[in-house]
Amino acid sequence: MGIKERHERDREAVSRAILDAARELFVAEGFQNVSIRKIAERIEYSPAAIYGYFPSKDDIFFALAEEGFRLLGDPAAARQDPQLQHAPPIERIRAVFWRFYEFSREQPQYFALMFVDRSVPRISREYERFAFARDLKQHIVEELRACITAGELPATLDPFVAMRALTAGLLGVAVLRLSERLAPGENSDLLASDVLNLTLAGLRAGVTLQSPARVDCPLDIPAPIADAQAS
Amino acid sequence: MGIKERHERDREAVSRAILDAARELFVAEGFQNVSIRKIAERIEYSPAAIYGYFPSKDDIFFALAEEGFRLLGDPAAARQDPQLQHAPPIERIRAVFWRFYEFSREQPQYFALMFVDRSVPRISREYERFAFARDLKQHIVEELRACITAGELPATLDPFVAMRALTAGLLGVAVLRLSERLAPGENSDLLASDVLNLTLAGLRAGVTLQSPARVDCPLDIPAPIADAQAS
DNA sequence: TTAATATTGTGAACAGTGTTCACATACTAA
DNA sequence: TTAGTATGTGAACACTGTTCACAATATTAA
Repeated sequence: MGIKERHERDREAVSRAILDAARELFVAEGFQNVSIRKIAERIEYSPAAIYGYFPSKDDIFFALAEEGFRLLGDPAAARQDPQLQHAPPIERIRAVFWRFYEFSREQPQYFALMFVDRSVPRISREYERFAFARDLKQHIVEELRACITAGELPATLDPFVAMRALTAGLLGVAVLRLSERLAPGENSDLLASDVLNLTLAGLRAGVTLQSPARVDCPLDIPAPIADAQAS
Repeated sequence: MGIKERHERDREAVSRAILDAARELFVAEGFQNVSIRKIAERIEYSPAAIYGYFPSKDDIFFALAEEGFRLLGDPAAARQDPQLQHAPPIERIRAVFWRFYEFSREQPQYFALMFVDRSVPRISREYERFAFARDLKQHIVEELRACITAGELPATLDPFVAMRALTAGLLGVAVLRLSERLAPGENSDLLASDVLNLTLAGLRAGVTLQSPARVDCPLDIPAPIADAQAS
């Protein structure tokens, strides 16, 4: 009965080769500029063969996005081991969001497709289905809750809103950098650090926030926003 | 000698028709999904005719981006007239950045191509050449300087860094909304308001920032970031 | 061992893309 | 009337993502 297993291994190997080739080509030339024919050529298969493994070019993208969340999540978990284990909760929050920004530098392609891109519609639609994305969000909210109970952030603060605010700030810096909207002299690392400190200071200041707490991960799928489809 | 002028008017009219058709199609179907053939069909010209007015599809995009800055800038200037004229400087800052966020809702396509998109390489490269972008930045820095002299923001604050921090925060919220990364129950308007208040509170708190002040709009063109080309 | 049966990869093609170019047509200036 | 100059066109080039009938191969059943 080893034949079936060998078959599965072979399929897995070809599938892996497609993903590796696609990732390397995406990183080197960008998603839009990589054709199925180029991927096929690199793995020395015919273009049609790829459709035996992935239903469309978007699904290759999709599989890579899942890998991206794995890449972002794993080192974040590994980072809990060293001295940061017993660091004050606020420092762990700082580390988590700094890691988020660093990831946008180290893996700009993964970052773009995970958090910015709208060019692959299905990713936007099924975003909440990414288990890794949910887990990451949940983890950060827990850490923020720890900050509140430790007295490092005001008790009136909604940890979910705090998470979103920090995400928005660093996402903004990452987008400014990735879309090359910063002037030549500007240092995005310093800006990211400033935004992180600034937002944390704002959170500590105890400003009255409007965003209501929300139950995480509802079951109903949202309707697509009609006017938000461009470029 | 009215013939030459009529010629110019005719050219202008066709050029306008191309831009109008392109804008409407981009808004309705997205830049990627709009072909030169579709634009040509709508204005009842041959696809090749368009190349007599714009050297490439990217340049149509480019022309629309310039219009976008005009759209964003003009109402901001007009808003200075009413009661906001004599409002405290900090309220004018709030209005400017709220307008920035509102623009991302009202004109998601323009916003995306102006501040997010990397799919049209030349825009990133020539970004600093947009006079409107420069003027807008300059205007905001001046308003922030007014806040500092009015004592509403600490004197130690670099207005340029403050501008970037506010931009990053609201850009982040806009991207979260536009890329549909928010869960169904979340209200991006409230989040934007929170981020705005939070960042202003952070700025008031007088956190020591690292980003150095920089001379605006240097003359040398930056080298393209090699690894930042995707999707 | 032989015959029937899935798997799997292929070449060719379809419908679409951005772009180019020789050519015809229409208008202007001499 | 003629020469010259814009300007729009049809056809084509080199691509794209995707589909499909077909062939080759490997597995199973007789």
